Amino acid sequence: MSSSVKIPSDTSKGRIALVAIPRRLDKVLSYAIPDRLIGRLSPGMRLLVPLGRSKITGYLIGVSVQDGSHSLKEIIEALNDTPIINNEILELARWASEYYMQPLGLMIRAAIPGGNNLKSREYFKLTDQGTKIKATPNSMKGRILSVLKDKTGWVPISELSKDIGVELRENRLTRILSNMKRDGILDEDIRIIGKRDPSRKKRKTASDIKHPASLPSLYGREADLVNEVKDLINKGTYTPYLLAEIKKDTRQRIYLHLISLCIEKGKGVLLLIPEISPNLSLIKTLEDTFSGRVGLLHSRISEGRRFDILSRIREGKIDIIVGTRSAIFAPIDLPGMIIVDEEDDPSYKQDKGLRYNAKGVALKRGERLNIPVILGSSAPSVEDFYYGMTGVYKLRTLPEEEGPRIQGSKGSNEPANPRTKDPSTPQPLIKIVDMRGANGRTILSDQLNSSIANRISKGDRVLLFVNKRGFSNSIICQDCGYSFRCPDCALSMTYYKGLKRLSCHYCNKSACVPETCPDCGSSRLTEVGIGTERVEEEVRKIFPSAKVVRLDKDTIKGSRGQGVKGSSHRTLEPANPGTLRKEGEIVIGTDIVLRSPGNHPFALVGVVSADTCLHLPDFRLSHRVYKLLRGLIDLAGKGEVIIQTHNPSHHAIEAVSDPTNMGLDRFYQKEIGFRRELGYPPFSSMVIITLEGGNAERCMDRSQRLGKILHRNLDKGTELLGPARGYPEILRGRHRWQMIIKGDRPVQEIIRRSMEELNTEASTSGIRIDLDIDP
DNA sequence: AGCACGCCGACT
DNA sequence: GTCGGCGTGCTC
Repeated sequence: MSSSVKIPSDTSKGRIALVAIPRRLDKVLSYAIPDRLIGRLSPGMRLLVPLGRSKITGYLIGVSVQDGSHSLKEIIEALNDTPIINNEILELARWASEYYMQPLGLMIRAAIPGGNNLKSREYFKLTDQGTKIKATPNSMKGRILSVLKDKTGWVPISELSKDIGVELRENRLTRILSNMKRDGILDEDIRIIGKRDPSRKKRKTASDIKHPASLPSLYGREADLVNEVKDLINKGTYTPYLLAEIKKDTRQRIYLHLISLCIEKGKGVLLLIPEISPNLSLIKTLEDTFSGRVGLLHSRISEGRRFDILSRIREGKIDIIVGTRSAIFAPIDLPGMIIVDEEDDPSYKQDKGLRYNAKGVALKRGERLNIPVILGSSAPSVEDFYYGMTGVYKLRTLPEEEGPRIQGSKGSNEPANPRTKDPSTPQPLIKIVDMRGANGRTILSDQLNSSIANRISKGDRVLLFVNKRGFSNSIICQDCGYSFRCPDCALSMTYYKGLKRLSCHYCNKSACVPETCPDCGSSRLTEVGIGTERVEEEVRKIFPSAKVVRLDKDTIKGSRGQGVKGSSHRTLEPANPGTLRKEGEIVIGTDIVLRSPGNHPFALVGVVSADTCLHLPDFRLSHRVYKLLRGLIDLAGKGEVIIQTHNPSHHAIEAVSDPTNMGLDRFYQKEIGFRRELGYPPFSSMVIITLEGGNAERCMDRSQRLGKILHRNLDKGTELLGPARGYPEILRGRHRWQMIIKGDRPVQEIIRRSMEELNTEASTSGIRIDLDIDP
């Protein structure tokens, strides 16, 4: 059915459509434009095009005159009569695709929330000739014939395969079907399934809108900062700002004012946040303040809803977009400013799926649109802090003392008053406990133990932080050292004592715990490492009457769901403040504690383990530990913090106990020094190349070849590390090899060339090459 | 990522 | 011969 048309050489201009396909395909494909669509296509439209045997949605990126004597397939239809994305977004996606070296079609698909819902399904029926044919009854062909003879009309392939009793995607079935079609025995029809235009639900209209809440008051230098940015918004100047050392409440107050300024000027705003659930109150405030104009975009918003938001953006009804990563591509008209809150959060750069950095895209978009880009964080990324210090970004800080601890009541329009400043800035007492001397089986040090006892006897709340869920990191055999590893991932499996199971946190595979060592038969199996379950067990043993709550991914119902509606996150507020006070409570949690809304201060925060992964190969780990500890210290309010560690001299841990602003300057000075020494970002631009494949030798061979080619092609000022085994070495049954390029300038072009060279030298089929630019 | 095509070994 | 598995390369 695929209509191959030969375009005559005298065809008038613009008869070929350049279409980006949402597949791992580096090329842009050309399609013939049928007469009925000539003059009706513009870039950014979704097109239904044939690809191989199926039909899929592609994105028109341009029109060209005939390029060769290629025989092209024809566009089947245009899926909308207007472009689904505008030129600005198309160009931005194109930039991102090139910079991050990701396929353009996938980038565009990521940029368009929803609207990728078209799939095709094959239907078959016998031709007249086919009804007469005879075949050996038991052969595949015979079975297909007899099934189809009993049916009338088109039969979907799913039904066909079920009646025959073969797997839907089995090779031989499709093979024989296409042979039969070629021989004229069968007719095939490929139909589109999936809804085209999701029905539009009725939305709030202007009359439903509540009276907007007024803006919160600004304090001290906050107002100066707002005025400064206001000028830039008015003038329309690309200026990256780094708002560092500014607490969340204060940042949000500033954002609200800036957003309001944009709206007054008839400009829109993009506000990126790393995750929805910890920001529910911000979203609520925005909706109350700018009712009806706020659109929320994130991965769990339903297709229909997204489609709706997009059309309301297009109609100009929504001009404030709050969203996660992919919201950076939201097609608002005339944005006046982009805000990336918690700019150091790794989720802007998540490592699965399409690799692009939303913060990088935000800066690029701001540059193109000539608008300020605000990066906000309480403890910014080391790179951005350095850029701030060196003037690449405008660094603005509002150290805590200047902000009020208690936010002014909503709607109070009192002017900024320096006297509202709270004299008693919280200064928790921080103690570092060196665990190196302790018995390996010690979970809670004496100091932590006695502090817990002290606090709960007073009815206070205690938080014990553990960075691993489960009971223990792994189980090993004391006699032969055998450790239980995931069969697919070359990593130890986490032990769950309650469930009596082992689970791989990388691929979710789980297994029973054997009684004896499968290697030597010994029954002396022992747990290694500390997880939340184990701490819980220990705490219940030592404090049998205390109320103990465990809070990690395993205890949160529907932990995968982070939707705004019906979010199942437990908050950390005491269920019943009046009565609970007496008893005290011990909360044992992972970093989920920091991401849950509604935290109330704990009298004691005990960090049971925070540094157990400091040896992992990630140059940003120190920052992560530092940030984590800061967050935990904040949870202690004026209380007490006890940090147990095996690395007491690590700069992240040393710094955090510094009374002046948790050693922020000290940490960054030191960390920037390390980065400079080792040539890590911001002193280089970095690319991580990972080769992954089921075949170990092949994977090693190809990565070594690529390493050699890169080595040859890279010039002075760049450095190639590796290839070396990845971490983990094997993931989901695929062997992994890795190399890192550190360079003083972008190396995308060299990588592209080198990969082409590799392809001419040896086949890379069965190997996935994953490029991570600016990881 | 699909999916077809080609090669090969086994079955009958 | 026909079936089925696997590796390789292409998709306008």
